[in-house]
Amino acid sequence: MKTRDKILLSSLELFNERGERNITTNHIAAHLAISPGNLYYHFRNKSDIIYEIFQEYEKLVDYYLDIPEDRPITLEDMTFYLESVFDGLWSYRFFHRDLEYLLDSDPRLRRDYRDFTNRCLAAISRIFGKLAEAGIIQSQLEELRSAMSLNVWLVITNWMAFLKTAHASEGPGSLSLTELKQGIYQVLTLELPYLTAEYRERVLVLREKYRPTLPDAQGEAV
Amino acid sequence: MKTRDKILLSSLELFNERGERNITTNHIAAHLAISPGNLYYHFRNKSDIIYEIFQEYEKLVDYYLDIPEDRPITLEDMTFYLESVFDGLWSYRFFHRDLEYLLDSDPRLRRDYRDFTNRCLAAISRIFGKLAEAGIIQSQLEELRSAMSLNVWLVITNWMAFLKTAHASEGPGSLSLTELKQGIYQVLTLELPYLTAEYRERVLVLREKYRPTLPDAQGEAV
DNA sequence: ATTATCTATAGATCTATAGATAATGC
DNA sequence: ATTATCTATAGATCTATAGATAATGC
Repeated sequence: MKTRDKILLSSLELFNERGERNITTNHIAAHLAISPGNLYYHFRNKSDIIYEIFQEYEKLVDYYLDIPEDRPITLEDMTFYLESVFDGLWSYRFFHRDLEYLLDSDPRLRRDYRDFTNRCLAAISRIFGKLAEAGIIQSQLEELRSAMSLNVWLVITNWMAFLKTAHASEGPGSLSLTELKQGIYQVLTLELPYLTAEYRERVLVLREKYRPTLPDAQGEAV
Repeated sequence: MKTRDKILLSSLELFNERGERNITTNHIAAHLAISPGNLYYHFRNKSDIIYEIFQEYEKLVDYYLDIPEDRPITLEDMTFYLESVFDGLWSYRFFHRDLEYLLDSDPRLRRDYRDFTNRCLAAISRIFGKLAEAGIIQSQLEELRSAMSLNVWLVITNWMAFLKTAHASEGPGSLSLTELKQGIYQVLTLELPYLTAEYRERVLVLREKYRPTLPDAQGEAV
């Protein structure tokens, strides 16, 4: 593997594990046992590394959220979309953690990320539209559908931060992909009131599979 | 005003405007025209400043979310809770931006914030309970109510990040309290399907007041 | 006497580059 | 010849403290 690719891979790994803020170009070079000078031969700075990693992330999610135009959507499709989006969030989990800082530091990234968000929102909205066509959820007015899509997006992108901040244990590796996917339970909760009678039971069963197993945060509340 | 309090106030101001990550103890001292040595006379380090600011924030929100036990809740109460929570988020808006890093750097803060989250979730859940008692929303099973409360929390705490990342303009001061409060529109969207027939119209009117005025992000999508 | 403040600075990073050297590809 | 890599380092911060001095409160 080329050094350039190794730098991208190690950076992603270190960012995910210890947070982008805690990882400098020195750390990345040291982790690869190359000189800092060598790293700077391949990348102008840390921002450029992050920008390339974001482009991978973007490509991955765009690929996942490619909604078929030629056939109706199924419950299995919806499950796949949800699973995939959380897989993507997991693989690039450093990204949302420091999102605002990253966008402030790189105008290209800000522009691209804004477009990315809009594509994701449009995809979610299209999924809702097709779920309605398939008779899985009730059909909604355009206006409600986009407000709902936005709520789905907010829940999805904030779920990991919730897990990392609301749980007792800290330290790296304290979060698992399984826990992350319990966010699907929360997303399906949003859909519950809109399900058709025909599909309600099936979705409730599906949702049950993602029910958080850990002691529920609220159980410990005052 | 005592120097100690000035440090807290200036720190909050600088953190909010430029982000905690971009503000060092040197910046704070310079902004107050005091020496760094003087700042360190009053606080052991930046973490201690942040911890005290968090305690103010916590106290403010706890005060806002004090739910009356002796009387039914009204729509006006609910509006007040929503407005207040967004006021709090606004005044201490630096906090959620770097939340994960802050909690990683200070175990006290992690513990306190976790408890704070749980108290907020419990308060939201209690509000739902009282809204049902007042005949504003339908009564829900405990399990659904806590999943819904969590979704409300996720939407509230992520709304600002969405605004700051999905909008075109960056730079400080590009976000206003009015825009932030449009998050209330999103929260009320979550409640829509559960409203009683009697109250539906009134809540729709209320919600309309918070409808985002800016060009809708999705309108620009592919 | 105690509290508040300043000056000066040690020590720790981090970024990014210059310039030399090694490895590779025609 | 070109590409990849290393060594060494300048310059910019930042944190936190020591030690001196000024201001304040009995």
